[in-house]
Amino acid sequence: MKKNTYHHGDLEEALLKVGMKEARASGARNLGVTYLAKKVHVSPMAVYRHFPNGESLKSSISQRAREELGRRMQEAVAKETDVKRRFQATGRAYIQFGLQEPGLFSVAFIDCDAAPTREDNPSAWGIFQDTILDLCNAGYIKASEVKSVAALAWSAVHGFTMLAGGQDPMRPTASPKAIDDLIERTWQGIVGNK
Amino acid sequence: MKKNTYHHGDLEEALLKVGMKEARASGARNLGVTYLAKKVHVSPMAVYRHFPNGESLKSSISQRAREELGRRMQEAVAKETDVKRRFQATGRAYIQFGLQEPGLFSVAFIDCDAAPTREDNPSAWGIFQDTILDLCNAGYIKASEVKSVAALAWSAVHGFTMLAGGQDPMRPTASPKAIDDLIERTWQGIVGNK
DNA sequence: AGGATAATGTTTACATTGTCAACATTCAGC
DNA sequence: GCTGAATGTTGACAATGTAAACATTATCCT
Repeated sequence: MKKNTYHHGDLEEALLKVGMKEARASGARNLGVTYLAKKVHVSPMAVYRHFPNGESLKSSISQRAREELGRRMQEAVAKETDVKRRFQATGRAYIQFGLQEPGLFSVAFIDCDAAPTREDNPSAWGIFQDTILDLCNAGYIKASEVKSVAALAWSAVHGFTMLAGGQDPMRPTASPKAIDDLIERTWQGIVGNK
Repeated sequence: MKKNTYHHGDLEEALLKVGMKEARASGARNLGVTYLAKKVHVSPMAVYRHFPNGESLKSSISQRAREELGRRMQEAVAKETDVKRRFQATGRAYIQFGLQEPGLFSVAFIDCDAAPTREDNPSAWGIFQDTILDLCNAGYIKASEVKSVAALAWSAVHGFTMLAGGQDPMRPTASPKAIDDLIERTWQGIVGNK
C-alpha cells in the first residue's frame, strides 16, 4: 500500500500522454520540460532520464501527433472500397483532423527536427501513398505521374488545413461544401482533362 | 562627434531590421527580446519602449516577412502581361520565395497573433486575389468560383512550399520541373475539363 | 538470500530569458 | 533655458532548461 511510489512505473509514457493532452488543448505552448514534469508530479530533472533534452521530448510528442493523424486516415480509408473514394477519403480525413484537432495538428508539424514516424505505426504519408499507387493500378494515372500527383494532393490538403485552421483574415472558409470543392478540384488537377 | 549616443535614433526600425536579418539566417530561433537587444547594443528593457512585449516584436517581424513576400510576388507579376501567366507567376514567386528564404518564410507564418499586413504595403493575398479576379474578368472562371479557386491555388502553393521546404523524408522534390508540374496541375483544377 | 550494478528520481545550483519598477538622459516646444 | 514627454539604463524577480551530485529502487548473478 505504498502510495509514495518514488519510482513512477512508466514515466516516459506518462510524459508523452500528458504531453498529448496539452497539445490537444493548446498546441505547442505548454510542452516545456518543467511544465510537463509538474503535471506528472515529478521533478523536472526526471525527464532527462528518458529524453536527452526538452526538444527531444517535444519532438516525440510531435511524432505521436503525426501517428494519431495516420490512425485517423487509416480509419477513414478502411470505410471505403472504391479506389477513387479511398484516395479522397485520406484527404478528407487529413483536413478534418486538422480542423477538429488544431492543437495536435500544429504540434504534428512544428519543425523540431522531426523524428520520422516509427515504422510499425500508421504513417499518414504511407497511407496516402498507398492510395495513390492504387489509383495508378486502377489506371487513373500513369506510373510516371505518381510523384507529381502526390505532390499536388499532399500540398493542397496540407496547405488548405494550415490556412483554414489559422487566423489570417485571408483564410479560406472550411465548410463541408468548401472542402468538397477543394477535393473535387484537386481531383481535376490529378486526372486532368481526359 | 559624440559616439556615445545613448539615444539610438530609431531603435524600433533597428530592431526590426536586425530581426529580419536573424529571421533570414535562422528562422524564428533568435527573435527573443534579449538577443535582439544585444545585437543592437541596447539594454533589453529598451525594447519595451517600442513594443509592449516580446511576442509583439516577433509578430512585427513576421509581418515584415509577409510584406517581403508580397513584394516578391508583385515584382514577378509586373513582368507578365498575359492574365493566365500573371496568375501563375504569383504562385511561382510564392514558392520560390519560400525555398530561397526558408527562414523568412517560416517566420512569416508562425502563429503569433498575426498582425495583418499594413494597408499601404503589398499584401501577398491582395496580389494573389487580384490576379484571380483578372482570371474571372477574362472569362477563365465564373464569379461564383472565385472563392473556391482561390482556396485551391493558395492551398496548393502554400502547402507545397511548406512541405518542400521542410525536412520530412516524405517531402516533395522542388526541382523547377516539379514546380512547373504543380502549377500546371493546379491550373487544371481551376479551369477544369472545359 | 545478499550484494553489486543499472535504472530511475531528487535536490542544489547556475545561466538565460522575459518583464516590472525606479531612475537617468535626451529631445522638443514654450 | 525650463519643463514634460520620449527614450534608455540598472537592478530585481520569477520561470525555464539543464549540469552535478546524491538517493532510492530494480535486477541479476552467484
